[in-house]
Amino acid sequence: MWTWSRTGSSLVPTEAVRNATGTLHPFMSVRVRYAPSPTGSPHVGNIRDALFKHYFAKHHGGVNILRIEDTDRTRYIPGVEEEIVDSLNWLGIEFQEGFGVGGDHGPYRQSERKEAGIYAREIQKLLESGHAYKAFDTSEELAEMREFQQINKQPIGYYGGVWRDATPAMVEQAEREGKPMVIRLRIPRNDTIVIHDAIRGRIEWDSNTVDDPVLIKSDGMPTYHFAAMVDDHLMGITHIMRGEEWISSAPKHAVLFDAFGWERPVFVHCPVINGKDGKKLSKRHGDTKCLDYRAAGYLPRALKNFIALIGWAPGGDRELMTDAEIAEAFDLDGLQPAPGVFDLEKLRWMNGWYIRSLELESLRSEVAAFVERGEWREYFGRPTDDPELLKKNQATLAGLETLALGLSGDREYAGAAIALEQERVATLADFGEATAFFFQDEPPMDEKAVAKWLTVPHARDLFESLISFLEGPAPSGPGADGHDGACPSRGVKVEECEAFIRGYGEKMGLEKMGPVVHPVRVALTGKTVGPGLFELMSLLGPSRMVRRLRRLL
RNA sequence: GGCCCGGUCGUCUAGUGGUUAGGAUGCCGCCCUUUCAAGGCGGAGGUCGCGGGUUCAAGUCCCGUCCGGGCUACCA
Repeated sequence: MWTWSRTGSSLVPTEAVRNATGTLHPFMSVRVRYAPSPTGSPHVGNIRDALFKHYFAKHHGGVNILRIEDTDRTRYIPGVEEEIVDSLNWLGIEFQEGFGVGGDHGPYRQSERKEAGIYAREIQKLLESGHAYKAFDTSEELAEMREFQQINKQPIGYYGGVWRDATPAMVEQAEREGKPMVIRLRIPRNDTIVIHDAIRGRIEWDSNTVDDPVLIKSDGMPTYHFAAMVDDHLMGITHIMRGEEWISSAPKHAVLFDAFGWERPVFVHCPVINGKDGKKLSKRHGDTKCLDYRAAGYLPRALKNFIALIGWAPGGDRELMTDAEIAEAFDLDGLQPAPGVFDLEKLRWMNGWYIRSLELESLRSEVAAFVERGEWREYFGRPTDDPELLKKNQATLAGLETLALGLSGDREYAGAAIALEQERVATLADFGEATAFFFQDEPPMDEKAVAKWLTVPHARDLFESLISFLEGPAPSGPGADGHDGACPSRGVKVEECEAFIRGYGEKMGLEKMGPVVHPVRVALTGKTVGPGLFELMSLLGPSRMVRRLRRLL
């Protein structure tokens, strides 16, 4: 049966409706909220939370709300709000309402809501109905209580010391004495508290194992328990989606909704993302900050696609999906109960796939934007204890500096170099090292490569022939890309390079071109790996090639 | 200690009583090829945490157990 109740300015379905499947009546608009607290830059776990809500709201044509939960003054870090917005914008996570967007349920920052008297007004209702009570315990008393419970192997927590059942006279006296005071929620005793989680189904607690949570702190600020639930109700939130670490607080929140006489939203406790060791994601597991992935050269669409697939699956074999496809497929039934592990290797593969799928023009602008943003300087320049990683980072850094220089010079040439390496990179940062040789007058030579291919008997003759071919009459005018720094009038086409190499091989009576191709590649690039030789030669152009060949003679 | 959640290849996962337990990544091999990639093909990798049931039949249902994780703040 579909019945409705009006709460605030939003329609909320009744308990019976929501408990059944966690799905909503088609007329009911989904409203979810992403509510970070500005205590640190968003990490991948936070952002995954935001992403799920983004897709869920999008799937149902609902509303995603951004709310800042800054009720903990001691942990507030200035500037983090900007990083939150930056992260969200980078990934293209949209909000139809909230902080920085506006809407009818503001303000959307909890400290401002506190100033507006919202929590004071709401707590008054609970005090009057007897669902909340004032407690004057000192922190020393509370510590003592816990110690006692510990020793006596009792459940630890505030189950109502003297204050839960204090007489009005006691309370009055404590207030007169100006004792520090908190307001706690009165959890009913000898009862069973049941919630219906959309992923796990029914979860129940003996109410005697649920302690009385603080609702208002002694500094007058609301706790998360209070502020988040009050705001969720006032903002008409239909689904409380959050990490599974909140399950143990859920009975408190359920009781709070009941105490107000409010309809309970659907609880959706999403699986979290863990590190390789199965523990909460932390610095030990590598990069946790969302924006680190931008600095490291990952594409937002790859990160989104990858992260969406941890803890959620569309069913079947689909993996590579566009944003629209994910939104289309995203629903509660695809959510997994078990936590997932962040696998960087798979992210790298997926990022490479998205880089390869980029049109040439977007590829060039993505790389240029990445290089110009310059976040990689700080990222790859970070100190590390791992000597191998340090070496890798330094190489990446050097390559990127070279690319940056190249990009600031002949942009078209740089763009062509980037295009030639598209298939060989996993991240945007990889383009630095991959394309460096295009911009270096004398690219560093790999020792092994030199030992193997520059010592062949025909090397000298090969290079001399190449030089005379390049300095000889132009077979066809400007090269493939019309570029040749020193001799703008003369380039070489890809086919001409191929013809020369093959011709030389045939002269030697070779079947396979390896003995010709490899020495030339090493001479020109210093490496044994890279793009197709003929393409690379054409791009380099005669004068660059001649210069590089001459130094070897 | 108490309460709660979880458990399918290393990792992400498909799977809702009958499948040779499928896909992806990573790893190995082959093909393609001027190298490296990419791509194509193939392989190794799972006693579905374990033990009991229920059933003709269990990864799928029930019970127990083990292991892992979370919470146990005037933090979120």
